Amino acid sequence: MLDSDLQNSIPYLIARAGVRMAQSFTRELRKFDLTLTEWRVCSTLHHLPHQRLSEVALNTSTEPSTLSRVVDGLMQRGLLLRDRSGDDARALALSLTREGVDITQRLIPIAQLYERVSLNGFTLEQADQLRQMLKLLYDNMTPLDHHD
Amino acid sequence: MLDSDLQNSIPYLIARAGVRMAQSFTRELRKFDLTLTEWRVCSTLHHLPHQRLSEVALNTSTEPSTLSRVVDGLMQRGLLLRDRSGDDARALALSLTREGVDITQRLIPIAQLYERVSLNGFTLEQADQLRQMLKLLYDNMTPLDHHD
DNA sequence: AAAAATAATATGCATTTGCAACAGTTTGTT
DNA sequence: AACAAACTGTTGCAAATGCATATTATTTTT
Repeated sequence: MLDSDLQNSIPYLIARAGVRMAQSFTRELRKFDLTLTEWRVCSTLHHLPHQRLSEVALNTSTEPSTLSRVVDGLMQRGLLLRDRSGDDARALALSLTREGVDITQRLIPIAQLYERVSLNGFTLEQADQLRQMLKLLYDNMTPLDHHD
Repeated sequence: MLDSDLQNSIPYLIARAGVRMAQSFTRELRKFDLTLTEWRVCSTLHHLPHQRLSEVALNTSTEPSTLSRVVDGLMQRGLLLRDRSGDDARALALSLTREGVDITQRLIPIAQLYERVSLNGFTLEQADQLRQMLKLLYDNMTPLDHHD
């Protein structure tokens, strides 16, 4: 009884879906010589440029230390610009280069394909409900996100 | 437009929710000196003993090579039994030891807490819908799960 | 204005992971 | 029976990650 709950539990089902999605898309990204984390970074910077490292860390659920190295790699490959921010000389201002924008835009249709395939059999309402639920769920986890 | 889609896309939202959940629960597991992967292994074997390695791999979305080592570690810690299956001398028959069952059962209430917290604000129907959606979504990804 | 406290990012190190290549076992074919 | 093909799990190796700690820059305190 407790048993079957585990296999039906939300954490389990989310992890399972997330891992499978991540693994599949990671293979896609190999053709572009990109890591999933690198793709997330490009994706969020395409959405909103001039973020600082800590902001990107939050938006991509990645450790700052990991991110520091990922940013370094992307910069050396010419996909990213790393300037110091004007308002706070400690902070970075990260943006995509022209080339970074290009590769991101070439990947967007593929990401959309994955979205469509994953939502096969969903009505538009259901897809929207799922989005809302995932956002609520994410917010619900905030108090448990103890960095102590 | 394409932009905002990315931040609202299912792969993004699932990954985000999954990563946050995983990170939080991983911290919980540290008190038990367990990895998230190790917990998944214990969890599925608690649910259904005598699985072979490849079955556990499927049920936990873990690479067989990774799993081989994880199983090895759990075995050396006395949480797992690794016998050869009778019918097929290649296959393993994995099960939890008494101690493995114990630690799993001590973790179940914590997993349930995470479940409850993550579903805060959901009706029972919504929670069930979410479960169904996550299962469908997982199945939808099967064709994209190309191991070539 | 110097010293202490805080903040943002970087780095050292150990662990985890995935891919590729491998060894042993079974199945199917001739 | 013997060989080939497919399957099951393991190991070598390199890349990615997280935690703890260091480094550099800024703010606050005295």
